[in-house]
Amino acid sequence: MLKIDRRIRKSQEALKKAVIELMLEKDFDQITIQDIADRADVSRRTLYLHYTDKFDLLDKLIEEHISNIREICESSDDAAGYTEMGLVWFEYFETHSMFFSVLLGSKGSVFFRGRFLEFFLGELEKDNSLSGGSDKDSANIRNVDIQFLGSAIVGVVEWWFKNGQPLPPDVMAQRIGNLLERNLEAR
Amino acid sequence: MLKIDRRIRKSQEALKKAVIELMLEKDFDQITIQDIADRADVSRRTLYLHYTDKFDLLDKLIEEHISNIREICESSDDAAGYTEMGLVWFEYFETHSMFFSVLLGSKGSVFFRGRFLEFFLGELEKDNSLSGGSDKDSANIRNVDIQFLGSAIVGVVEWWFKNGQPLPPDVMAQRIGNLLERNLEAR
DNA sequence: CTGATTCTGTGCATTAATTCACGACTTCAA
DNA sequence: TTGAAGTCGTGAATTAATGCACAGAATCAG
Repeated sequence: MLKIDRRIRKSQEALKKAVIELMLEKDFDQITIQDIADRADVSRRTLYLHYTDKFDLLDKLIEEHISNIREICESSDDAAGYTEMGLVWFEYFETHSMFFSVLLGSKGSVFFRGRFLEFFLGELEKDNSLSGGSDKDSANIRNVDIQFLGSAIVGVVEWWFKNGQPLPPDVMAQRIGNLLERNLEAR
Repeated sequence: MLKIDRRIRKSQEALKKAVIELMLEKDFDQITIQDIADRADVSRRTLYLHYTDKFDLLDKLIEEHISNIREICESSDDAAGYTEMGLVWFEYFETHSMFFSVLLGSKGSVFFRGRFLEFFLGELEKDNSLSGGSDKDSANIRNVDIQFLGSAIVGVVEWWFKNGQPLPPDVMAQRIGNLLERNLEAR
């Protein structure tokens, strides 16, 4: 854990917060660099010290969240069931609900949705409950299953945010846990 | 209106916010420079760039508020009645209620209370309804009246904050306005 | 009292952020 | 089509903030 300069952390956090807030108000295309800098209360020049453009800023923000979720998964990996795993997911989603609401709800969300799905596919890859044979056909069948479950999870998360998080994280985790167990262990 | 460097404004605002927050939690004596810097998320060194010590920080914060109120008074001075004047006061108090709650509520408030009273005495000095003669006796009588009304106002504001602002600003302004009119014009 | 610990105020070298200015590019209305 | 206004990305000089280290003062427990 290397120590990061306070100023860098504050500038980046302000910029990340700013872009999310602005995406809540208007389309990503409509947001200018100046908008972001103003909202972050930071010089326009400072943004360029950290990011090449607004796309880079959004990319890095997305990668950071994906990376956080991955770390959370790995740290709470000790023989945790699917329900427990789902709980840490949904708790993370809730903590950063502004980010996920914006990026799963708005029009420009296509890129993030893909990145999000990709993450879950990677997690499912690791799951040994889904180990088919090593021949070509059974490998593809395994891929079908992975795509099936990954899309299902992403779809549920999207639904959750688009409907204003109508159920608490623990209930969501319980239900997702049940659904995953049914599909992963009964084979 | 000279432009102040963004970094200076942010550092000072963070430090001022921090010291108020901390005074809500513990006695001013118990607060260390490190506490303030940590809460403000700023280097300890930065505090010394702007203030000589924590007392200086608190002093400047107090002076700033007094100065703000004075400016507000002057700008809305155009033939405004006592009720109108009281309204801008109480609206300001409400906007900065954390500051006033802390500094009129805590033990270490003695200094601020004095400074606050001093301000109102100055405002009352300006009031021509309170113009006695120029001889020694009537000047002293005038001072009695000023002390009387100044203490009354401060007392009411103290009461308002110690009781969690039980009445809205406009009601407070109305009542204070009535009381001042009764005492200032009926002579 | 005494030793340990924390807090304070400061010097110093380094790094980040800011302001300002500039030319190129885009947008959009006249 | 042209001109005005806004945006972008960058260079350069300046200023503010940081991290670190240190010595002296204050605080506190044994």
